[in-house]
Formats: sequence, structure tokens, C-alpha cells
Amino acid sequence: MRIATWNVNSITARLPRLLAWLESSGTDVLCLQEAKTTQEQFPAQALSEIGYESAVHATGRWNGVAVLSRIGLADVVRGLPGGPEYEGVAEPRAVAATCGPVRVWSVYVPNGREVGHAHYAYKLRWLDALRGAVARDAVGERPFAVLGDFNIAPADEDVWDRSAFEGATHVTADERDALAALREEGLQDVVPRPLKYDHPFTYWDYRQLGFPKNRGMRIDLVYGNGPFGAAVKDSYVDREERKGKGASDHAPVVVDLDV
DNA sequence: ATGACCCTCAGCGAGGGA
Repeated sequence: MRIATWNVNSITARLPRLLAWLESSGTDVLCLQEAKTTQEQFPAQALSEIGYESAVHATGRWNGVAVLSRIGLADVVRGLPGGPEYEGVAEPRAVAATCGPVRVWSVYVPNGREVGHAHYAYKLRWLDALRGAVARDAVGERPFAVLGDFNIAPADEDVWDRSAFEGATHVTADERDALAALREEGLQDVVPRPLKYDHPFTYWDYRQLGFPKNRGMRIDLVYGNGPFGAAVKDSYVDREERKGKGASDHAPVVVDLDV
């Protein structure tokens, strides 16, 4: 089976590309982030017409996540159990589902904005809640993975220029410690291969020729448990989808599983 | 060619992204 994660930066704006990509790539399960729409306006009908069921957690212009599956969709959980609120709001940043033999979480980790900002503390609390929420599934026998936009570059080589991120979020020790805590729960970083250049970046800023200059970051991650990792046949970043007019600023990360 | 931000909602800019 083929499973993927993709921050689409508005499913409304991306719908033509999303539908075309689902069909051309042969993806069975897609964890998507930044739907930027409401539950009601989510294009479940258009997706249904090409064979995908949708598990959606979305409330409006910000955030919004979903799991799309053409191999079954069950045991949906909307929202991160025990997750913190930001300014009194429980934001739609996580949704879980079981798709055939695999259970997945689609997550959109808070950005953090600036080190020291209330949003940064929120990001760390959110990640700790994620660790708690996935601990039991992580050690199970069923293939399980958390896929999504983690807004963390796991190592210095996961950004195009470490010096450009001095003092910035996404590269701090606290954020990387949060990823290490997930690994300590039994999850492993399924690192994709790049289709061009030497590093599998997944995000490139829209500004200042970020993509043509390959000024990217690897922040869209797949954290799988042992059975998931053992089933991985291949994984790559589909950078073709970052090209051209109407692209998201993130590319899909694709994982092929032998399950 | 991959090409110099883009998304949404509100409402004719602003907030957020990272």
C-alpha cells in the first residue's frame, strides 16, 4: 500500500492538484494538513467520487487536518486527547483513523512563531500531549505511524542553511527533544529519499526563489512504530508536486509499505 | 525549466505561515 502526508495549504485552493495527484500517484491513504476550511465545506463529495473516504477535523480558516483513504476508514478520533488549548481554543490539529491494516494520526504541530512566544510554549505542550496520546499504539503489534507537518527540523542538515536559523524556532533543542521523546516511545523517523539533490527537504518558502534555489527544510515527518518501519519498502519526497503555478509550499512525503 | 509569496476572511488590509 501507498501512504503519504502532505500539507496542502488550503484544500480549497489545492483541490484540482490534490485530486489529480491522488489518482496519478496511486496513494491509498493520505494524511493532510492545513485544510483551512470548515467540516461543512470540506470537499468530501469530490473525494468520494474518486474513491476516497474522508475523516476530517476542521473548523475554519486556520489549521484543519484529515485522513483520506480508499482502503477503509474506521475508529476515527478527532482532536488530540489531552491536547492543550491556545487562547482558549482547542485547535483542529490532529485526527486519527484506521485504514485497512494501518493506524495513523495526521498531525499539524503548532508553529511556535518565536522562541519565548506563548505559541512556542504551546507547541512544546502540544508535542508532549502527542507523546502521551500515541504511547500505547506505538508499542503495539499493528503498523502505526504519526504523519504530518511537525514544524521541526530533526537535525541541522534538515535545513538549507543552519546559520539562517540561529535563534529561530524549528531547530531548537527543546523541539528536537520532543521528537526524541516520541522515539523513546517506540517510534522511528522514516526518512524519505530525495528525488533530486542530496537532502529530502519537504518544504520550501514561497518567497525569494526558495524552491529553485533549494532553500528547503525537512519538517514533514513520518514517525512509525516497529511493525510500520519493518514494512517500509520505499519512501521519497514527491518534489514534482512543489513545481509550477498553484503548488503548496510543502511537497508530499510518500511511503510504500509491504503490508 | 522549478522563477522573485500565498492562503483566508473580511471587506478594499491583516494575520499567519516558518
